[in-house]
Amino acid sequence: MEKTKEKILSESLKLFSENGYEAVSMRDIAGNLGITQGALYRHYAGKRDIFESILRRMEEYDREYAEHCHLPTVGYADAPKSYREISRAELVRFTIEMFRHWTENEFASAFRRMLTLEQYRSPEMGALYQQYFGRGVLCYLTDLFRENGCDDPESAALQFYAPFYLFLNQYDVADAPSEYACRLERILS
Amino acid sequence: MEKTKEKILSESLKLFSENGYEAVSMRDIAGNLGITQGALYRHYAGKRDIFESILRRMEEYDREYAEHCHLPTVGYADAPKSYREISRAELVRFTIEMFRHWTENEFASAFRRMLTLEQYRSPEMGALYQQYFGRGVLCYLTDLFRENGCDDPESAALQFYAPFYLFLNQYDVADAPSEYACRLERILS
DNA sequence: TAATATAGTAAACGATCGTTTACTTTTCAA
DNA sequence: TTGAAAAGTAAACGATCGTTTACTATATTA
Repeated sequence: MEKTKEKILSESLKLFSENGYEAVSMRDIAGNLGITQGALYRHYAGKRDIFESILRRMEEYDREYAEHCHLPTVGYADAPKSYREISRAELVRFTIEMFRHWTENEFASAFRRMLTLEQYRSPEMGALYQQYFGRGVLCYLTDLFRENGCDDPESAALQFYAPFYLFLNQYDVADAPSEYACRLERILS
Repeated sequence: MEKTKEKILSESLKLFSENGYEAVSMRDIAGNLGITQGALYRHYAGKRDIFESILRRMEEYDREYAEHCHLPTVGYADAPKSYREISRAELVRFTIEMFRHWTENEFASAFRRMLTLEQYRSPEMGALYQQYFGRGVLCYLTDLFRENGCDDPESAALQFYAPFYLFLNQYDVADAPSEYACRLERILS
């Protein structure tokens, strides 16, 4: 069963995203999967290996997703340099698509919450969180607005991204989460 | 030395805000204070008691701070019902003051980061995080904008608060954190 | 100053941690 | 059909966890 390795990854991510890495034990992971702890080591070298596999998996997903959509990849670092070609409407459409991705996609959503809980534990995790959800996005948008001849690109990027960032958190506790993408689109347009 | 009890509280909060509650051991706390673990139990019943004392302390701080400023208290729950009397300029001034509080005040800033790391672990912590930094603030501002005759009070509250919320996180990793209060004021005005 | 709380130390408790070992079951190609 | 690789179990390893105990040092006060 090659399925088990995948189940371990997604179940671990689920637990990490709720309680944080340190608060989750190998017994928790194994127990939730209905197997014993020893079985975990047939698929991963240890707890740390599971965690790092999650990071690598998200990186893959992000790269594949970006290639498929012809859009900037993780943290918007490899964004196309042709900023001018993106209209406001296109930017909004792309942004809504990213919002749906980080909220509706189970893996991406759990990964985002996990990174939120790990961001202060080490410089590496802090940098990764900022790349995905902080400065990385802000810097990309600032460049984009600057290239489009905006007077105050920094403020424009902030005004554009801040609602996105707040809604990511609000989505997790929302009564009607499905409405948030529409509300965001209305605000950005 | 009554000082020790206070040192335990602030050192614990510092560690909790960096690593999360579960990842911090009593040995860590004692070690960073230069005392042994047993000494901690002369001041607190246990690890849980330290954590809950931090929550109570923040509640006290918040209530005192609100009384002193004649402003709404924790989560803006006990806000004065006379929304109309607050002008935009006053609202901005108050908001900047709150921003400085949650970033520059050492206890409040660490508490905010701690709550960020604990928000998904239990419904109680989730509710507390939302009260301080999520729906609690958004609901208060929505009511305020509605009473002021705003067409779309929900969007207005979102547009107003979202930069605040994003800057709280950006402040922690900023090269020049002192500029953020001014940048926020410029954006809100 | 002597009596007495108070604050701190050192060591140990049982429980749980991540991990390893020895062994059994299952899968699947030769 | 058979035999080896892969996947799983049960139990134990040493380390660390929160907490307790027995004892010592330090203030405070009558």
